[in-house]
Amino acid sequence: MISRKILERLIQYRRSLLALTEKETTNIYSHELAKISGASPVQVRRDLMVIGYSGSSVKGYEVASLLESLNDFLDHSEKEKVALVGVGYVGRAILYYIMGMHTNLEIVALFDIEPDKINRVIHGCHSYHVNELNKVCKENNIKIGILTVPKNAAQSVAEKMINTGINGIINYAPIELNLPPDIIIENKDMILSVEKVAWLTRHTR
Amino acid sequence: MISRKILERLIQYRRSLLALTEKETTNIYSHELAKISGASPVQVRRDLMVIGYSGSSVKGYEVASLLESLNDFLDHSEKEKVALVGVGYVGRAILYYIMGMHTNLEIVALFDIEPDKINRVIHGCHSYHVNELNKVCKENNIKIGILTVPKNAAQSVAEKMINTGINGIINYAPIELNLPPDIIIENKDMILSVEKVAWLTRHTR
DNA sequence: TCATGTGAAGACATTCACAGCA
DNA sequence: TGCTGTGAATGTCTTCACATGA
Repeated sequence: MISRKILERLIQYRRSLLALTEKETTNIYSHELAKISGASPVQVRRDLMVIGYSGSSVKGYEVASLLESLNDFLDHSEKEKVALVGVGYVGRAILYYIMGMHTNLEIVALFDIEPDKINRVIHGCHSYHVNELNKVCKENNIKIGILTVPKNAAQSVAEKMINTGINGIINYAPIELNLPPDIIIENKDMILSVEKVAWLTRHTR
Repeated sequence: MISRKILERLIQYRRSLLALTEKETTNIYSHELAKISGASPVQVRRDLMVIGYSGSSVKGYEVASLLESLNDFLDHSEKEKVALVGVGYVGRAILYYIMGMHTNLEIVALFDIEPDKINRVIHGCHSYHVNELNKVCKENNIKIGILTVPKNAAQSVAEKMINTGINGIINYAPIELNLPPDIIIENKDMILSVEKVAWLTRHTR
């Protein structure tokens, strides 16, 4: 099994390369890819070893074929269906980002409990009441959910999500979810990062 | 210097404990604090060693005094002034989160370039044109900036930010910023996390 | 007995340094 | 010469295991 860190970088490389194809760059050296991806050249080379891709010492890596290898490894052929629960600012932000980028992600349905946020179409995506979560997720075989509800609803909604068969949750609520260990959880605390950076700027140099 | 990981957990402990004070819990064991903070018991004990806090083997840690030690270490007495550049969904989400939580963060000013988003008061916070970034940040001695502008504006706005004296940036644009090494950068890519979780759910077990 | 504090080990990640290649 | 690929070294994080204490 590959580590989360390497996985993260591989996804980042893919994205960097995708941007390059528009500029018609055909070849790239490890130090260049490193620069635009926020990694070190050695990291790039080691990461590409992991997916079994080899470059040439003269021309570095071929953008097109490397991209293909990355797409293969990251299964970028099949669309990944995603449910988004909580149609607030964060939810909408993610929705718009995903719509505006080349990803294999597809937000299939939105959920909320506020009357004025359900049974609507937002950016091409239909919103349902949370009560329909189970039905819609099972029908569409959705395995990934993004949780952008208020803190005090997060735990119970998360439980509802995994009852539908969802086994990966991206959690934006600033609270630790208590779920079975086989569920993949990624916590994205928006405030904690700011506090962290604030501390670091005060205590660096 | 303390590591980012430990720092992150310390902030998390502080938050967990704060929630406990409302329930009038006075003592807590490392395994309990670990559970509600998403860490392991040993991590808790080691992290608290770092800040020089000691508990008792009978009653564990005293919530109140531990909280005090954490506040001390994390400088939670002084407010940290923050600028938020980009009044879109992400920006508003962060603004609302910060207003609704007990933090030492204070968003002092908002910036954008859209006419309908400037010279307004949003959730008690005034919004300015980005042209005023330098003036406002210097006047208020702002050192931290949250960057929530579209991808293609991110690099140039980030440069403007550091010219004002800001030396810590939380970047939500899905692009690697190219800034001097003494600037603290925290990248918060909202899409990458989803791609990562999607891959992990497909390849786990 | 049960929890803390911590040396030591283990696991993981990054970087160094250089062989090999065109 | 300047790059890739990689063994070895280093650094960092986590966990183990247990002495200590009430």
